[in-house]
Amino acid sequence: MPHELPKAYDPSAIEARWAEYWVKERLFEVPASAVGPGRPVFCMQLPPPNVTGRLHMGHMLNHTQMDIMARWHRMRGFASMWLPGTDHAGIATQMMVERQLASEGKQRRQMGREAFVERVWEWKRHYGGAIVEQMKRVGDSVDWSREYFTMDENLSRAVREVFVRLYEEGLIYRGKYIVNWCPRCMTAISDLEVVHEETPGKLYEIKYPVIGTNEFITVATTRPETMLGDTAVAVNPRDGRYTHLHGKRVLLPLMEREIPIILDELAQPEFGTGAVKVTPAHDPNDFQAGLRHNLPQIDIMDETAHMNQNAGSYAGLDRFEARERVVADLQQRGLLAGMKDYVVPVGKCDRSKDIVEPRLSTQWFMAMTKQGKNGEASLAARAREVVERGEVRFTPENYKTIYLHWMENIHDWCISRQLWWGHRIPAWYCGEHQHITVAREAPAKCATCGSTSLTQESDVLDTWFSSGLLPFTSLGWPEKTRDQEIFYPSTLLITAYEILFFWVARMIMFGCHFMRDHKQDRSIKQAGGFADRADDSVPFREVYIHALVRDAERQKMSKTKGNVIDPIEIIQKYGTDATRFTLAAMASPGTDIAFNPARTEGYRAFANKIWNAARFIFMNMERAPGTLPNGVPLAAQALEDRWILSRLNRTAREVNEALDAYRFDEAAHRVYTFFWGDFCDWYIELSKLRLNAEEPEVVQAALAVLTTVFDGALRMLSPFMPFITEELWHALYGDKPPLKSIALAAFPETDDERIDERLEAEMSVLQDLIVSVRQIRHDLKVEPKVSAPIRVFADDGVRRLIEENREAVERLANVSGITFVDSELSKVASARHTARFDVVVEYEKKVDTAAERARLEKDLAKMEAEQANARRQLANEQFLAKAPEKVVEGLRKRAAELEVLIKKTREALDALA
RNA sequence: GGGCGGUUAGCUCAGUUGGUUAGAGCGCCUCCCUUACAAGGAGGAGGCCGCAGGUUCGAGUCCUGCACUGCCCACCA
Repeated sequence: MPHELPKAYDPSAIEARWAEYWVKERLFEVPASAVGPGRPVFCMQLPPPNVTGRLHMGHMLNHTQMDIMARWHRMRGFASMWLPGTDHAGIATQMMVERQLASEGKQRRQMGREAFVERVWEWKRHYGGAIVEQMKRVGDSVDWSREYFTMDENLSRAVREVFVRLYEEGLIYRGKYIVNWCPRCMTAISDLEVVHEETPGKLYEIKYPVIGTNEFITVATTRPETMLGDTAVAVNPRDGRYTHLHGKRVLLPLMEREIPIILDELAQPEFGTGAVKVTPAHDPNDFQAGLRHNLPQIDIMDETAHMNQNAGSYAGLDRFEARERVVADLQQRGLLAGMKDYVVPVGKCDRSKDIVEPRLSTQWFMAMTKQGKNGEASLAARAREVVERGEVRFTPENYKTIYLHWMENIHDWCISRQLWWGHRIPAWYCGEHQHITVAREAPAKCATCGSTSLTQESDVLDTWFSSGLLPFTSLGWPEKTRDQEIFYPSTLLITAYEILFFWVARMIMFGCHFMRDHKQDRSIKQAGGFADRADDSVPFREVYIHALVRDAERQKMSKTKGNVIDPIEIIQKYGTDATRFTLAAMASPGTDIAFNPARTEGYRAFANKIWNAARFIFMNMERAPGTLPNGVPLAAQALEDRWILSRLNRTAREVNEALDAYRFDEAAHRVYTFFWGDFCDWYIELSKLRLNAEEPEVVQAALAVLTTVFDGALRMLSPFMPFITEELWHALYGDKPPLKSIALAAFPETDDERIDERLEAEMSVLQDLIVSVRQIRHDLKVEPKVSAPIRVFADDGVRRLIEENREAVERLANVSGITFVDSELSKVASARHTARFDVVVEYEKKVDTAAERARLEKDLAKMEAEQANARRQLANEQFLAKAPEKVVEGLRKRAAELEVLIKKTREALDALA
């Protein structure tokens, strides 16, 4: 027996309890042994959140979509494995702990590396679980038994394995190049971590005196302070203006250093004066030019972007102070030829927002476009090819182009970071010669010279290096495990566009490389099939890129703008289910989500609607003890029973189709309109007729269908709203449910036999009649408490239908008796006519003639316009010849309908006069 | 500099391969506390589908141009 429910639904009263229950009962764990030929597999990798993270709206959307997918597949009989973990997030975590230290007046350098790293671990143990707890709270149905942390010992070992192998294959190398340097984070960062911004600045023109002449050569720069490190001036060999200066030297102002004029394509004649200063240690293009001409590289800055001894009298100045001083000094010497406003593209560090300094430094790189030793395709080429071939598919499709374009223009990846928190690079240098030994574990002696005095590389790896490996390292790699045979490649990855290159692209590169000989166990069916995809090295078959969640004004959420919406607050206010439903319903592909809490409020109302439907059903179950939703026979049910079953099956089919196409919005919309519209507005209202009957068997029969449909509706809603459906499903079975959780129950089957087009058409005639009567009553201002008789004209079929459902019409339209007449009712004021029936409400009150006339005239105008259009088309031979039969037939039918309706409307207008 | 997307009701968005009457939620107006639900019920108003051309029997949907708008990528001074 269901228990008594409070009148209003209070999510906070039930959610935490179920969240805990799901974890405690280990309902979503999928050991390899639970998978077999009879149990198809669906698998997803969670984009691991940073351990420092807190759940934000982006996560909430991502997790909602993944959870819907995981739960939907699970309920359809798949071994649905969603693999969770957290990321150690190198810079983010290190900075967070450093801030904490600063508040204690401590610094990491004073502590030393070992103590600092220990301190970070301590932090991780204390606070690192916050986001995991949040995931549990929002009901993510992940397999917690498989939870990883990217710095777990086994994952760290896998990282070293990968590094050593790639190094041995020549795909990882160490070298001195210009890298993106963040002076605030004091580490190199990758191209991807640099955000480009166009900033108003100045273009300075500086005169360099040409030695042995009275001439000056003028160069243009946006960064005058770097001139202190110039080692040449370049002009284009084709540039006639400078032919006479070929081979000459200039005296670098302020530094009074002689530097050559070189001929190089670096200088473009069209730009500025056509001459360009060359600073090999501070600009990537100049660096390349420097190599071509064997120029010295003079590094004038330290790691904090302050000038060093190489900058002469400017040493010690910050780079921007130095700029001002250099410009002032040049001006004083009369060497500043010009200074104009200029839009400068500056690169900023993604994390610290400090301006990135191109800096010459020795770093570790991963080769993206280099072929293997035996001529194998490069990492980038393989990663491109599998996407081109459709082995990995993107939704929305346009991300394929974006991905390919990026892959085609990729540069080598700087993977070393000057941090302490992270996977330390497994390379050792010998004290004597600085030979490099790369090894899985600390070597005893130098591989080259045998020296035993070894120091490990102090740099750690870019965080994305280890997360790029997760698709296989989280499944036990480098050991060959059963897990890999079953779950690699995973079925689907749902993630944000933001990390398409950071993470998705890298996973594809690593996967295709390290899993190239992998074979998935094809005796186990995979969700989606993928029979056409033969390549099992890819990390996943499908990638769904979700939208960006913005605020209600479509602004990107950011801490600085202060417009961040905290999902936890929304959840506390409206409940998790309503929050999830909002995000699902708004997730239409290709558009960002403007998150508006007003929408969530609406879905809280929806949850309340479900709750109250349950209260109604439970109340009636108490009158017929022992009733359980045991399914109902197909035949021998009332019209509305067969109708609602048809609608349920149709809706289940539509939801399946929508989710198959990742149309979360469509799916959510379908279940919403089914539950609120079909089930509550119509079916429950109709069922009251029989529920109020005297005969127990009538009540029983009605209740059987009602509970069965409700049970199905709950199961269909469950992936979207797991909490309320769990609560009500348990209650429906008197807290003795057939399974531990609705999450383990079956998603409603799509039974085409129960989809009955004719029945639905008949029902819609009844619905039309009921709505028409309600309209008339409203127009006539009939008191709501007064029921009034109606007169109906209809053909025999419709008439019989109405007669058979007389009570339904009477109840839902507040009618006190139906009289059938044998002639059209068009001449009666206030009558409504449709193609299937005319109806009049008998009521003594006067019709508002003016309003009625206005309404009829408006209808008439609209119909006449439509009729004119239909006639024109039907008279057009081209149309008749070329349009499909279905369309022509439909238009003919409509035209006939219009003719009748227009005639009736005209007569009604005449009658009014 | 390259690329991608958006423009449909007051607001936020749907609208499948072109096909008969362009939809939803919120908001708005009218009526109703009818014993599941006022977080509710019933009824209603509201749209030259950004602009201009073109293709087609037929265009919100395809093509071209324009306008506005957003995003991403980019080692050129």
